[in-house]
Amino acid sequence: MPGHVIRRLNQMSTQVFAARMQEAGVDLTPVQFAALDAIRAHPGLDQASIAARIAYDRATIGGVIERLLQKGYVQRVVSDRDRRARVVTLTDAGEQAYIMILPVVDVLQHDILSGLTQEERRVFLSLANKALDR
Amino acid sequence: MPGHVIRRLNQMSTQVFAARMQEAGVDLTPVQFAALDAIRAHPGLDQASIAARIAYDRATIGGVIERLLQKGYVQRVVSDRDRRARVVTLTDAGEQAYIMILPVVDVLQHDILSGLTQEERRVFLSLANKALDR
DNA sequence: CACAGATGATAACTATACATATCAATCGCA
DNA sequence: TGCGATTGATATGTATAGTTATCATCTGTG
Repeated sequence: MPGHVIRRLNQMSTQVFAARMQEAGVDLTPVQFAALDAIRAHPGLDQASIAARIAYDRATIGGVIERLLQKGYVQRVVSDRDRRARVVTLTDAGEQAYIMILPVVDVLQHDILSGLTQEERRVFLSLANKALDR
Repeated sequence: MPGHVIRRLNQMSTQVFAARMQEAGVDLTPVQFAALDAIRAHPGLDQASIAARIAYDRATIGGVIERLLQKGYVQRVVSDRDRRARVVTLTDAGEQAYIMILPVVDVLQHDILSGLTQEERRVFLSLANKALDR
């Protein structure tokens, strides 16, 4: 059952992420890191654009950014061009946290598929991406 | 990034499930169906055993079964052998709903990986299962 | 330029998902 | 057999994840 297998992969992936972050003494969830990464790559993006970029719901991202804000990792300012929009950028603390965590995340991303060989991992990711193109 | 790809697959899988259930006029989430399936296959199992069988947290399953109870699909009775445990079984309505939904779920499970060929799907599931064995 | 419709954000609500704490009941071992 | 450890379930709290409704603001068309 594809759905069940995918759910369990996601569950495992989330747990690996949480465990490694805890070991590293960092309080960040997978979604929070994805958002941090997107904000860093595209500073000054509004929340809706960040959500679209990492394939999340706008309403969900609102809460995620709220928590990043509380941790002091990002700033949220009303946009000059559109007063409905809130423009988000990394703070110095956010930048430092990102730099510190990045190597941990890189290792962890590899370890999620540690049951597979290099070649199998490549095939798996290739097929997963193909399935997602739908 | 494996974690991100897996998350998006899960997201897609969940959305396909929700859409098909809605089309079929049924109010069941993926987790609720998984629980219904497990309860049907193993009638009289307690909640903790159900949770273990489909790889969920005990606390989560409590809520899931609570919702199945409200929909009239399952019954929950205190066990004869262990008064801490609640034994769960399908009601007639639950059995009928299961029979009705099963073909829809079968089609849907196939469609989740509709971007892949038969052979690719086989390889993908094989690799996913191998990764999960870890 | 007015205004209908679109868009950004938030709020409220439902449903996972898991950790932790608590309570009740059972079990195992000394 | 007594009691500490374990186990089943629930409650509480946090974090996603998405829907729908609402409000503020913007934009395009007439």
